[in-house]
Amino acid sequence: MPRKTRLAGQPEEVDEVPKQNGNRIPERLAQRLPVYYRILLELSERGVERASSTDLSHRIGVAPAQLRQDLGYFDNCGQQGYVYRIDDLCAALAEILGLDHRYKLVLAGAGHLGKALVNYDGFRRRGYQFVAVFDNAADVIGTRVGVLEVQAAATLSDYLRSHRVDIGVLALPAEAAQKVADTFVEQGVKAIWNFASTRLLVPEDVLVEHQHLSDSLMSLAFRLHTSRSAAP
Amino acid sequence: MPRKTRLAGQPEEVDEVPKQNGNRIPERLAQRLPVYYRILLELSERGVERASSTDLSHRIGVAPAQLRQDLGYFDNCGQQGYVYRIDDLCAALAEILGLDHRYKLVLAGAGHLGKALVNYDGFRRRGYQFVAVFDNAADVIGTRVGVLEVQAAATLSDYLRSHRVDIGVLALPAEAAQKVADTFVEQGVKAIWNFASTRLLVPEDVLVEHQHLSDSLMSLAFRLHTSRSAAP
DNA sequence: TAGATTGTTAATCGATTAACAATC
DNA sequence: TAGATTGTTAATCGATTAACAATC
Repeated sequence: MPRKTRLAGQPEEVDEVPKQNGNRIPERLAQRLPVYYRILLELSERGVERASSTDLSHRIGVAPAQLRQDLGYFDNCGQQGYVYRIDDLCAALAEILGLDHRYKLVLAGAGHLGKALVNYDGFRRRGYQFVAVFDNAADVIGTRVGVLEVQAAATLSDYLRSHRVDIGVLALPAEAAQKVADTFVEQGVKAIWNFASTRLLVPEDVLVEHQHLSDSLMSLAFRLHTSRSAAP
Repeated sequence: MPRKTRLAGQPEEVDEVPKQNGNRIPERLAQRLPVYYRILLELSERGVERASSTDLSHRIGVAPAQLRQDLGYFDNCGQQGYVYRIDDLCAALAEILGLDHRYKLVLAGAGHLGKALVNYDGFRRRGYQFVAVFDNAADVIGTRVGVLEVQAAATLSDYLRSHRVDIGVLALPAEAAQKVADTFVEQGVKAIWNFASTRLLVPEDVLVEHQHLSDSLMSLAFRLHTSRSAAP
């Protein structure tokens, strides 16, 4: 293969460049992928068939070079010389994101936020299904959240032993979060979506996605505060 | 002004190094500050008086060098040679984050999520107060969310003209988000907390904090998916 | 083919980490 | 003082952007 520029020195042969998806996906890219998918799906539904990286990048809000670089991590995303085909990209991203899978979620904490999560239709449509809800307040246990009956927190461990669960969702006070997280981890749940305002200590093969609403709001207020002190 | 790096033996006097907070705060630091504050406040309440950067960094989950670097952006955070004093740090961070201010929030979208946000006590305790709620569904207008009565979305603009509002909160379907955001912007609101799954186009002096729950969950599921395909 | 677009390498930019002088 | 710790500069690392060869 003619590959490579290979200036002065390094006479060595680069015998293979497999490119396959063993390449590490940057953290930031993992966050952009859902956005890519959302916008591409929208275009597809509107019947758009093709779009250039420049066009797409405007709609998505990233630089054209970044879009091309990002898609370069995966196979079946575009072909050199041709403009991108929307449906192909959608299919490739659905595959990459694992959207053909059904993920089973268990909610811990049946407060306002927890109820909002279970009742949000968008999740089920994308294959994320809440299969059980737990809480430790006596007056909440036995009530319904959507179609699910709230179960006693003390029985979470038993439940997990007899049901496959993909993602544990923590929507409860910070004080209780670590303990419940431990239960999820002990029973083999490998992903936790955490809305409690606290850091969780988990083994490194367990994934945690933090969604700290208070921190997010404080960060916004901070930026507002500094922009006001600076500008006017 | 004299500024400048001026290499080649720097015989010149550095007559002043104002250090003052004109330095640009990195985006990522703005996100870490609420975490710093939360943990420091907790330590303060537990009566801890002093802690080293190493100790703090373990509790917070950042590198010691990063903590020192971050605090170096601000005044009154520690003194060379001394260990950090928790109360001083708390006070400095409260000042930096603008926590002595009261922020007035208006919610657009009185669905499950919107209700959860208004009903969450933690916000009010930190000085973030919801002062009005709007929705456009006839059967929701006039109902109560906490102590607030839901008002007709059509009257949002009028409301904003006669009340100072710091932050607009969007908890409504993506299709409606841009229009409501435009209303906020037109009436001078400079910060938007956006839970709708859509990008918002706003003037560059308007701050937007996105909180895309679906994207967050998809990103987590994606990482779970890839870690499963890779490892076992 | 000529023009246009992607894929991919190299350059730039920004953020994190390491190192160490200044300080107590 | 000696030991320990911060503040701050320099080095490293990673992510974004630019450039251009490969391709249609």
